Amino acid sequence: MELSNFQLRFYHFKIESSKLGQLILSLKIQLNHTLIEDENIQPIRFLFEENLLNEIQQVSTLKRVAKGEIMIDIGESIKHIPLLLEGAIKVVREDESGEELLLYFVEFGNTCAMTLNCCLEDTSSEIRAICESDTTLILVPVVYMDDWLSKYSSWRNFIFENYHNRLNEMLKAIDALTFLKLDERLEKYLKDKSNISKEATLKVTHLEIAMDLNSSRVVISRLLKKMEKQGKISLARNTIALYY
Amino acid sequence: MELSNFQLRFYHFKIESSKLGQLILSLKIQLNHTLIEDENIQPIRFLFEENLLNEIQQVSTLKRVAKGEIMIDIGESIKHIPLLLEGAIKVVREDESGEELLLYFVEFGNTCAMTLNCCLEDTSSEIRAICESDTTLILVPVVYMDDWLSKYSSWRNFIFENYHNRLNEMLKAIDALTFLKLDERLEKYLKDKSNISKEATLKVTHLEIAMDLNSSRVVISRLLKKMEKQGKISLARNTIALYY
DNA sequence: GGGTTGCTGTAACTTCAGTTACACCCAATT
DNA sequence: AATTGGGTGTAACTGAAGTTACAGCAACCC
Repeated sequence: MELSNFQLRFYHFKIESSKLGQLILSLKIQLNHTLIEDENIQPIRFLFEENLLNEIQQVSTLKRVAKGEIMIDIGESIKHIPLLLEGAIKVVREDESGEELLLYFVEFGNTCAMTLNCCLEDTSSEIRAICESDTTLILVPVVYMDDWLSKYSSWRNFIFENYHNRLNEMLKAIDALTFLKLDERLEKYLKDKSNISKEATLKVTHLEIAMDLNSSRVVISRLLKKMEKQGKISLARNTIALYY
Repeated sequence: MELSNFQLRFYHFKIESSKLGQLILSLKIQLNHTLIEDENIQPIRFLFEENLLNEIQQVSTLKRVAKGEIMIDIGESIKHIPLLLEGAIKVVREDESGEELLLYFVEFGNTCAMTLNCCLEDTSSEIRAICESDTTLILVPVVYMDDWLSKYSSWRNFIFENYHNRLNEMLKAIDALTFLKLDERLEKYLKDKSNISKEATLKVTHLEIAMDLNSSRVVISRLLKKMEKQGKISLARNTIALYY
């Protein structure tokens, strides 16, 4: 049997299609990766001891991700511990029917404990991580995790600090869901978002807010209008300005 | 100046009153404590390596707590890591105005990661832990935590496993709050409670349920009646029987 | 210019859950 | 036996939030 060039390629592709997921994943990880320069490591010097910093620099890669990109999606498996140098990451939960809820933001010097979970247990991600702003991070291969835990107390502290922070963020999320009404949650959301971006004027649509709060656009528009009438904010297309 | 015996005692007490909190706390910890026998450690043999089991046995104390007792309350500081041998613990969150919400249950072979948090960071408890049934637990003084983390990989696994479980429980709690209606949450609550107690018939009042779900008694009674009409449960005073 | 698309504002309606009020029942106590 | 208190059942009302529907407007593309 003879095959044309195109057919051959297609045939080959078909054989490999079972590995397609892995391929895409590894491509995704390779993409935008560079080695870590001394200057990259500077901002997190205060977190770790010298030896550990050297190890990190040797085994990890640097990655830049643009605002709005999905870093990790639900169901993906994770082989690297992300260490945030610059920017912010939004962590979102989704149910089967596609409804979303913002869980928390991850900021400078932190990692995502939900991700740590996946690394250690080798299960797939329960959450979606989206870049809230342009982001730079260090990716540490998960194999070093356990070794460093026994070797470096600064690493232990870092990991536990992060678990601690994440549990507290989750607790805050539960508090908000349980004890706050939607208008209060909305105010909190706007303040949080403004703190993260360090801007008093947010570039965001009502629909985006509704999705983060697992509400509907109409309801959010209604509440925002009420807040505007109360003089708390001012509204324009794609824009919300906060008055403190 | 001369003081009567009584006055002397009272005077002494006054001087010491600043330490009253500590005193009460340490009394509380001492209460019901006994040394750990070999048989006590048996059920958790599978969790830790031999050397660690020996250390645990030497430095820890055994405690029994009766059903309904509050083990840890909000604002208390914690100096011991609890390790559950028997029974179950209910972990509850409360806001300023006294409204409650059940977060999750802790079962055999686990510890409470929220408590770990407090130990490590030396902050006061964010949650209340109530015994769901008669409970036996081992109390490990928190000072050993860090040492064991570097020495024993089984301890590391145990701690991370627990953080993992707690984060997942919190995630489940958030899912329920966000994506389920009250009737679904109620059904889930009854099933969970039945699983924990291993009984198909629950001894519980509507008011208790309402508090755990941060709802009101009337609403819960309404929904339970609906479930009874649907043939899912049967109701009697202080009693709910589940049909599977 | 005309058409399309996405963002916002508003009205009318529905539904779920919380609130108030009251009646009844059971069990324990006096 | 009478009283008390906690637990349960029900009705009527209220309010918060979700839904549907539609209109106006800005930005962009042919």
